[in-house]
Formats: sequence, C-alpha cells, structure tokens
Amino acid sequence: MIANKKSVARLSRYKNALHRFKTMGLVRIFSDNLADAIGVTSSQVRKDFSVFGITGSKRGGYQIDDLFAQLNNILGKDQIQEVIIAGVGNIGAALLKYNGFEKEKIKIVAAFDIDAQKWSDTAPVPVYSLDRLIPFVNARGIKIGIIAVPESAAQMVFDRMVTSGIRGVLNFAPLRLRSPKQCVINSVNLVTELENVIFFSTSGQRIFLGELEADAGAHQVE
Amino acid sequence: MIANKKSVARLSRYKNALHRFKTMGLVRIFSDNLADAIGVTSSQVRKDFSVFGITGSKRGGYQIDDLFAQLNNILGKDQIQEVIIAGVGNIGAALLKYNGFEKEKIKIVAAFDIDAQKWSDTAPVPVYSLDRLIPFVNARGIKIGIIAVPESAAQMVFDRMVTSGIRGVLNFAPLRLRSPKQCVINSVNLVTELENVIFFSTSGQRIFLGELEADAGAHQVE
DNA sequence: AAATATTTGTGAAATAAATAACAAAAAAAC
DNA sequence: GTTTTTTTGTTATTTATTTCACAAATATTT
Ligand SMILES: NC(=O)c1ccc[n+]([C@@H]2O[C@H](COP(=O)([O-])OP(=O)(O)OC[C@H]3O[C@@H](n4cnc5c(N)ncnc54)[C@H](O)[C@@H]3O)[C@@H](O)[C@H]2O)c1
Ligand SMILES: NC(=O)c1ccc[n+]([C@@H]2O[C@H](COP(=O)([O-])OP(=O)(O)OC[C@H]3O[C@@H](n4cnc5c(N)ncnc54)[C@H](O)[C@@H]3O)[C@@H](O)[C@H]2O)c1
Repeated sequence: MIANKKSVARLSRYKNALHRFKTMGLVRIFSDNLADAIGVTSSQVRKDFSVFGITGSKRGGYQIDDLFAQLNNILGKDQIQEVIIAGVGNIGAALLKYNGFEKEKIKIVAAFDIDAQKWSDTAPVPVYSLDRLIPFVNARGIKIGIIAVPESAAQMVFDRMVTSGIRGVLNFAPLRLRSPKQCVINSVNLVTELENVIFFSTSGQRIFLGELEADAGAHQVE
Repeated sequence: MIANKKSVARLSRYKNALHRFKTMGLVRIFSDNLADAIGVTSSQVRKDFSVFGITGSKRGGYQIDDLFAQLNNILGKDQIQEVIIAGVGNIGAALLKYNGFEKEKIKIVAAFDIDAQKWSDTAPVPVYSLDRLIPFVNARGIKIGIIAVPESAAQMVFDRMVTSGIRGVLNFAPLRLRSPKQCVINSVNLVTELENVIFFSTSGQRIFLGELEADAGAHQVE
C-alpha cells in the first residue's frame, strides 16, 4: 500500500461526503457520486480505494455502511485518538475551544504551557506546566502532539515530546523541526498558506482547477 | 512560467532562510546552502529559480541582497497586501492577534462578524458588521479575504466576498466553496491535517523524508 | 595570464500522481 | 433464464514534478 498525504486527505473527504449521503437516506453509492461530491474524478476515487484495499461490487457500487466502516478503520477512528497541545496562546487556545474534533474521534486531553497564568486543573481541558508534559504523556501513552508555541521554543518542546513517546506532531511554528528519533511531522504554516493565495490571485497566472485542489485543499473556481 | 503551490511555498522558505543567512553576515549564497537550509536538493533550488526567472552567477552563486529583492518582488512583497477576515471566533481572533504577518507585508485591515458583541471601532483591527463587508472591500479595493466563520455561513460569506471584488480566499471552514466568478481558494482543514499525522504515525506505513515534506510542510525525521 | 576548480542553468531521465480505457462482473430489464 | 446495461478494478497512458548530469561560465589559484 503506497498512501500519500493527499490520498489520506481524500479518504477523509470521502468519509465526510459519505456521512452526508447517509443522512440523506442513501444506502449505496457509486464512485461517480463520491467524485462529484468532493471534486475529483471517479478514477481517482476507485484508485484510492484500490490502494487502501477497499472493494465494492461491480454494477452495485459500494454499501455506504460498509464503506464508512472501512474508512473509519483505515483512518484509525475505531478508537478515540488522544492528543496533547503545547502552547495555549492564540492558536493553542483556538484549538482547545474548537468542538469539531470530537466527532472525528480526536480528543485533546491536556495542554501544557510555560506561563503559570495559563495553568488550570479545572478547565474543560486541563492546562499544566510544561514540566508535566513528559510524565503525563509517558503515563498515558499518548502518541500525538500539537505544537503551538513560539518559534523560539518549538524545537525544545518538540524534543520533549519525542522523548516522552510522541510519534506524530502537528506543528504551527514556522521552522523545520529536527529529531534524532523517528517522528512524523506535519507543519502547517499559515503565513505561507496566505502567501499562496496572494501569489496566485495577483500574479495573473492561470491555475487550473484541481491543481491546487487536491494538494492541501486549494482550488480555483470560476 | 509554470508555478505551483509547492514551488511558491518553497520560494517563501528560501526567502526566510536567506534572511537568516543575511543576518549571519553572508553576502552571497549557493544553491547547495539554500537546499540544506530548507531540506530539498540543490537541483530543486536551481529549477525553482529557473522557473521564476531568477539567475545567479556561475561559480559565484547568488548575491543575497539581489536574490532577496527578486524573491520579494515575485511574492508580491513590494507593497503591503491588505487582507480582511470574516468571523472573529477562535481562529479569526487568533489570526487578528498574531503579529507575524506584518513582517511579511501582510496587513489585516478589518474584520467582519455577524455578532454585534464582536464589533469594535477602536480595536487595533476594527471589527464591523458583516453588512459593511461589501462596501468596505469595494471602497478599499481589497483583493484577499480569510474565511473563519462556521461551515454553515461560509458559502454565504464567500459569495459576498466575491461580489465585493475579492479574488483570493484563505478558507478554514471544512467545505468545498463554489463560485460563479473566478477566485483562488485555498482551504486549510486543520482536522484533516491532524488526521494525516494520526494516520502516518499509527499506520506503521513507511513514509519517506520529503514525501510529505514538500507538500504542505510535513516530513518525517529519524 | 593561464590553469584549475566550482557552481550555475537547463535539457534529459526518472519518479510520482492523476486520468483514461476497458475487460470482467453483476445488477436490472426483458 | 438470457440479454442488456452499468459500474468496478486494474492496467496503460498521460501529465506533473523531481532529480540527474553535464556543458558553459566565471571565480580563484598558481
Ligand atoms: N496565531 C496565528 O495566527 C499564527 C499564524 C501563523 C503562525 N503562527 C505560529 O503558531 C505558533 C503559536 O502562535 P500563537 O499566536 O498562538 O503564539 P502566542 O504567543 O499567542 O502563544 C504561545 C504560547 O506558548 C506559550 N509558551 C511559550 N514558550 C513555551 C514553552 N517553552 N513551552 C510551552 N509553552 C510555551 C506561551 O506562554 C503562550 O501561551 C507560533 O510559532 C506562531 O509563529 C501563529
Ligand atoms: N477553531 C479551530 O481550532 C478550528 C479547527 C478546524 C476548523 N475550524 C473551522 O474554522 C471555522 C472557524 O472556527 P472557529 O472555531 O473560529 O469558530 P467560532 O464559532 O469560534 O467563530 C465563528 C465566528 O463567526 C461569526 N459568524 C457566524 N456567522 C457569521 C456570518 N454569517 N458572518 C460573519 N461572521 C459570522 C461568529 O459570530 C463567530 O464570531 C469554522 O468553519 C471551523 O469549522 C476551526
């Protein structure tokens, strides 16, 4: 199986579309429908499914319940994924307050900050001292972390996360993290994302629908 | 010139690396240095430059000041880019408070919300009623907008933006926006970004350095 | 000033990703 | 129960992106 970032993102979008189809009362679905719903070709849908070992029935399409279950299984949604955040500033606090993770079986179980003013045992998601990150993650066996600290602190925080057993990081700090141990890093640079919009909308360069689309969600409509 | 999302993101990273080199006192730089700094091959650096018409001197590399100026020009940083935000909730407020846009010549000049409690003429960035979006954008000739409203309001807000003359949108709502007029859309779905981390760090699938790297900033170190 | 070493710029080759095409399967129609 | 129609699954093709490789240029050394 050779998955890539884009194909995983598409699986997630198929799942969301599927959910909508299901609530509309549909029981089965065709690759064409999914393709239309998320804006790719039906070949792409079938190819993606093929890569992840998902099969349907010829002429019969896919049973929505079955497909939904398979996608959830592939995307690790059979169990709740526990996540921690480092940095309860603008971005960290925004993520903590967001209630859209729950329905994706993602649960932010704790946050850590160096600023004592941010600490709280009683908040919906407790905020602890950064010193408690390693023992907490260790004890709970947490594997996923979010970095929302200033750039200057990001590498140090990352190192602690890796030490504590974290194996995947979503990073918002605008730098390239380095690690001696294996760890998946997904860095989202919001400034760059905005710069991309500025570039393509002001350069007058013709971009094609789908060129940005499949990538990280960008597309051009007309 | 055939630019794509990734190449533009790389230009931005070259520029940042260049800034660091400059502050270290360097005057000229080679494709190899830039490659090492941002984690790509030197071929990639030279190819990128070639695509955007940037040239250096054989054996002499690139003059940092000159290269910096060219990158700034390509990325539209000769003038300040004015941007508006719709939705001053978790994400919208985080962006408003962030001070990292300024040094990239991006200025958020106003925000718009449907909730009267959010309105403020006196805030560092004023927050107005959504009704004022179209006249404001029209009058100021603003071309870039950020959508940070709930999914249910996103399409309506987007339509208003396009009507008012906006030509590029950074969208955080998890849906596919549709438009009758041409507009560049870059949708960032933070849930999907986190799902990607979860997938690759728990699937045990071997991913290769660079596979996610160049895409939206994700990479794996070991 | 000539020789040497190094680095660019670019076309060719390789790799990766998306789309097209179609045989095979199986619903639906007759 | 046979035929027709439709849709999958997969292989082939196309398109896009990255890397390779090397001639040409030009710093640097001798
Ligand atoms: N806010 C945005 O819109 C935005 C946009 C682009 C990039 N970013 C990046 O995201 C990251 C977070 O941005 P922000 O605006 O939320 O920052 P912020 O300054 O609002 O918050 C940072 C938080 O991290 C805490 N912190 C500092 N050092 C720490 C440490 N060593 N350990 C734990 N916590 C520590 C601070 O106390 C603070 O609460 C930054 O790297 C920033 O560059 C943010
Ligand atoms: N906060 C996160 O961490 C997060 C994560 C993933 C995705 N998102 C997405 O980002 C978007 C914003 O999320 P949020 O958490 O900031 O939401 P939020 O509910 O905190 O804020 C939304 C804001 O938009 C305003 N609003 C509502 N309707 C409006 C309209 N028609 N015009 C103008 N303003 C309007 C509300 O008054 C509120 O201030 C949502 O689509 C959400 O799904 C957010």
